[in-house]
Amino acid sequence: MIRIGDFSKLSRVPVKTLRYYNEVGLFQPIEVDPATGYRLYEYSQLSDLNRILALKDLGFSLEEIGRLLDDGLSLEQLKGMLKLRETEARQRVQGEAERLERIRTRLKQIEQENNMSKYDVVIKSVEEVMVASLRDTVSLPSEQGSLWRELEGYLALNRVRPVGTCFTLYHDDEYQERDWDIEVCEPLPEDLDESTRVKVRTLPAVESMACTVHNGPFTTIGDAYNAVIKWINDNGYRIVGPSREFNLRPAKGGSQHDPKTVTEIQYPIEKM
Amino acid sequence: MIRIGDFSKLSRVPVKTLRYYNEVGLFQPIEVDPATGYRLYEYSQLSDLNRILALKDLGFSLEEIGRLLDDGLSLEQLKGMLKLRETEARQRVQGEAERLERIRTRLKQIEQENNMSKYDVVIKSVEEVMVASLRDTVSLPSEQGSLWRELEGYLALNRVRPVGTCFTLYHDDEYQERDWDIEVCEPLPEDLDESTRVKVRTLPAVESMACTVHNGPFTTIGDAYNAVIKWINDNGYRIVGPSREFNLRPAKGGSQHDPKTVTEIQYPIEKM
DNA sequence: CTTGACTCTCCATCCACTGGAGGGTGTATA
DNA sequence: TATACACCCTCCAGTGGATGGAGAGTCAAG
Repeated sequence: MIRIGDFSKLSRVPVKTLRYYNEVGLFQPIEVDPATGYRLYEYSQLSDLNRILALKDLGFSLEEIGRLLDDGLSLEQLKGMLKLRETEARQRVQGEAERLERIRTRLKQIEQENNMSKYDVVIKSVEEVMVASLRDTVSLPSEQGSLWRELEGYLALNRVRPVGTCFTLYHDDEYQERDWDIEVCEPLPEDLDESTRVKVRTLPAVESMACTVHNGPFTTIGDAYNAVIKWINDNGYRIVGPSREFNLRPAKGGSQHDPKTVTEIQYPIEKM
Repeated sequence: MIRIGDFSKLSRVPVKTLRYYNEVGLFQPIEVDPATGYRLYEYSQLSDLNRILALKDLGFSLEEIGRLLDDGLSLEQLKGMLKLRETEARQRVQGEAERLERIRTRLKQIEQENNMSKYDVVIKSVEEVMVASLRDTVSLPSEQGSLWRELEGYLALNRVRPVGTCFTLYHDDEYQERDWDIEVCEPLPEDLDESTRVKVRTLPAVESMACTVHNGPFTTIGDAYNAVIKWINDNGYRIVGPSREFNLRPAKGGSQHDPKTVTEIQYPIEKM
């Protein structure tokens, strides 16, 4: 029988941790001296502790390990739990690899341009959303006002109060000189009859949206688009659908040249 | 100006988190209503929050982000910090990938053998250690008793009290029928004169040791060796030096057939 | 005036330890 | 025998980055 310090040296597990495992009931010393409270271990317990460390390495929490060792659980159960861990670990590997790439991209960007971009791109997921929408071709994005007036008119007629932030979908893959295929969308709280021009549809949820926010008038919004598209390419992603443009400020009808305009741009992306 | 709930929806950051960021001084609402305490945000703050989220994604802690945003720090400093993050991220990717492989190996093992191995292998690092050692060829490992007696005799003669657990190095790469090249080692607290037979040397620290513990007499220790060697191969590692065998129990001179014998086996390994 | 959604503060909880204070124990040396 | 010093004990607090809940106040629609 040996004391905690020696057992700690042999197992290379800190004394504090051994005491903690004792406290939470995961791993008990074979004996506790009733007079001094000293914990006494047996050499043969080393393999028990090794089992705990091995399970911990496989991704189990201390509580799971405790249950796992107490209930002599079936191999099938163990297999199921391991499969779960495997999925988790696989996702972590992928997530960490992508994060690493983002760090490297950022480093490269700083080295090349010698400054930090005005635009920070973040990946977010968005839920599905039911919208009333109106799709048409306009000569320029700035000419979408009439589409908005038409859509709002129809909604007012049907006594629907929209919910959430309205946005524009840009269906063209590339920059256009003219004739933009755009779709103005207004989120709906409930279903609604369609008209020949106004459609109701549910945009599916999107796992990964590359998002950025543009502060300033529409005239300079191209910078934001360039930044997010560059980011997407640099980080090894691919655009997999139409972009969304949320006009957050000012409220509908405000001037497009208001310098306090705030616009969010979202691109659905996938890892290449 | 919008309230916290709306700002939360726009930014897809939970209300609780926004309040928490406020509390820790990372991200303040533009105004707090003095009467109600309601936090009020501006749309234009979205890009500030995005910067925080982007930095968080790059691996910075909230505290670092706070300092980073407050002190307009130089690009050089930022680059240095990012390089650190990069190293960290790379190590995490590698570590997680290895863990994933260990999980998969374990799953495969369970499927093939339909039970859990008696031996749990864990990877540990060991520090460098100065030892007095005696290397020789013996017909069988069980015949190393004479080497131990010779080594202990020399140490006693020089009035050195050994410190730590003594162990045996096995220098052969493969299983031998006879003529084992082994080295018995006794850790030293301080330097010591050598003799023609007894050498003093410092074993370097080893990053990764595959360790397992065998409970039972020496006659069955082969099982433990087989288990750890199989584990090393299955998990894509490679043996990069002599194995160490620690006789933990009984104390020197005990019977090799004592069923309560406890032995630790260590193999220095590297990822292939 | 009521309902229900929203907001506030304050406190507790999570995980797996880690650090430290304050006090007792065991052993080798002066 | 005294003392130094390593070792051990318990108890409490803290880590990071939130998250959950209680209890109370606020606001807008019907």
